[in-house]
Amino acid sequence: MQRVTADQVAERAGVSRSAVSRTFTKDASVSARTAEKVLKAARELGYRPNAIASSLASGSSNIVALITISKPDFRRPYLIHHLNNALQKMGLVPYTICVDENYRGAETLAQIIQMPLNTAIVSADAVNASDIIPFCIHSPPIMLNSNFSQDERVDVVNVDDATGIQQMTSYLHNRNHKTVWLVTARRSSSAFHSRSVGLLEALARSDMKLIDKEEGDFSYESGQEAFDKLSSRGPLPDCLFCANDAMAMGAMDTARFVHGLSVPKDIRIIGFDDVPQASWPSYNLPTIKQSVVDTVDAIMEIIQLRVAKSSDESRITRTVPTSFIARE
Amino acid sequence: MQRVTADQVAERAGVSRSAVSRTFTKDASVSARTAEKVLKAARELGYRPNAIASSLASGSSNIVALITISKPDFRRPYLIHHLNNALQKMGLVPYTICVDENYRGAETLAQIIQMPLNTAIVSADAVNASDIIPFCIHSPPIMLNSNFSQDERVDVVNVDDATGIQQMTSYLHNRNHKTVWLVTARRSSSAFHSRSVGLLEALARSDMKLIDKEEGDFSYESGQEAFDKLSSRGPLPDCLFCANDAMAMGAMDTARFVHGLSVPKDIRIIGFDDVPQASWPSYNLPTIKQSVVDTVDAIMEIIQLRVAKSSDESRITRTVPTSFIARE
DNA sequence: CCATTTTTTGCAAGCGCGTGCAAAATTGCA
DNA sequence: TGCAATTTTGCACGCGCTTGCAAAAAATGG
Repeated sequence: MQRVTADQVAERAGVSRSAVSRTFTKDASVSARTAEKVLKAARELGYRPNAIASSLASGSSNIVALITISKPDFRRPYLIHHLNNALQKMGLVPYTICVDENYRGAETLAQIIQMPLNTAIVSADAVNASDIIPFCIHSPPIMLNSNFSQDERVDVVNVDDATGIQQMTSYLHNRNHKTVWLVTARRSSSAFHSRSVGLLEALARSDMKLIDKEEGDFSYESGQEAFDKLSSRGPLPDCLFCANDAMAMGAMDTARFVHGLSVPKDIRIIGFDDVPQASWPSYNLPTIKQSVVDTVDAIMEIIQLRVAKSSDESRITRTVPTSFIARE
Repeated sequence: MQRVTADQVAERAGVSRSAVSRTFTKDASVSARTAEKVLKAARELGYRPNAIASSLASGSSNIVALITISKPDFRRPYLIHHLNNALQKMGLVPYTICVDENYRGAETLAQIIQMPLNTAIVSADAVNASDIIPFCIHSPPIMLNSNFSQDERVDVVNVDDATGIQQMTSYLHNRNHKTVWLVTARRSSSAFHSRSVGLLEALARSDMKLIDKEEGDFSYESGQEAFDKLSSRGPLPDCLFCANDAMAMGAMDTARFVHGLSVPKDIRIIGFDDVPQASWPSYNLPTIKQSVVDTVDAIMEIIQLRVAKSSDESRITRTVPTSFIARE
């Protein structure tokens, strides 16, 4: 434990404890001379302000909850990781909370979130804004990919899935592809709407036709199963679109190794996300890229806006782009 | 913010604030009748103890830092994730801290760790025990895979790499493999010793010979590069051992798609970790499995021991096993 | 039924720090 | 040099909770 307190530093520096507190507080009024004395004493004693006490005293909090779903590879890989780093760099304390299928609303979360939060970043469809809002004492929660109608009291970062999907269908159209299979996200997820429904709309605009579809759960295995089921029900289409890369890779492996098909000759399989593996030559998976970096940037921008201006501003929204990567 | 405090609950329940505190503290002395009154009032008011204040008052902390390296796929995938869940289930608050190449010792970490920790779980070779110990107020830090000589004041969870490697070399030996390439971990990492050096010892015990080696950094790309370099320098050996799966997959892809080789016919490539992708048919990668679950179990066991007994007990050590998975 | 033991309760003093306020020190300007 | 304006400083209270201690209540037993 860091047992050295501000009092000890104050004594050693020959100043009051307030002075110590002030030298460690941004834009507080301390003379350069005092600050120097304090800093010196602090260095000699190895003092570091105790964030817990500070938080309690000031009524603020630098803790940011990252609320995500349990299966890390089901959502965007590395999102949490990059967020973690970015928040830390801002002096905020990221605190990752995973909710799983057992998530039963506010109660569960309240059990886990035992501390006042600066804000929260929510990347879990199942979580309602109202479950989180009470804990965020500085800024409203930031909800990711919540294309559903949402509480007005939250900030939102959305992904413009539609553009990437449009690019993809144009590409397929130009290649003279006519028929499509689809492996969707879970019906309850926001990705179901933005990706699967988005695809249907895009198809409607071209002369391509959806032949059949299956619901997946974003896992590699569900991609495998989906391909099996789809191919047991009818002839091969020109292409298969999966709502994320993991399922696309599962489908591709099953197409190749179980059904002996050649990809993309016999069927073109397309994913969504552009995870690192998508570019590996074993898969060389065409996909719709959504940049984790863009998302993190958007989030950090919102946080900085909330820090700068008073938080009475109304909802802040950001949309990050997508683009189709053909991988010829 | 959760503005309802213990005082308000106390007033409503017609008891003292101590009573409220005690009903929310494990094995504190409260009568059932009082507890009930308090619980009722708390429910009605939506009260939840403020962990920050509690922590400050009790001088304890339920925060556990997970200190890991920056590149999430370089270390064991999902370790952090599983730890997160396990700790949360115990009522502890996991706090992930990534240190990267810029890590410059204690100062950096001290900047990040701004709060007293219950304990820390360190999965980053670069971090010294002495950088962490001062922050852990309840239990000593738990160092993972630190096969180096270590500070005696920490607990340790090691992986028994040697056994898996021994199994693998036996297998290769039985297959009549004689010659080996090696892609090591970074020389500075603990895995360099346990895996690469371990392999050398195992080879020495059989009649196999190390032909050539390259140093990698655990990334897929470094596996690709390593294979290129190795194959530019001499004839193909019977097999290639990589210090983790990611590099093995990189090597395999380059072997197949750049050098037109057939794996495992022309060369057998073996990894380490058993990540999910290793079992995907595109790779079907023989590997030495180390179970993340085993590691998490070992860690949680140590934590529980430290909670139960007084922490004056000397170093606790656990070793988790490995095993070779041939994937015929 | 009372004396004794055990359990429960409330009091009050902190935990380490932030911050409003008024006093002290410094500065500016005539 | 003298006085007002400004900055710096220290005091002291409080953030929401835990906990040792002593008093009150309940339980025990003869």
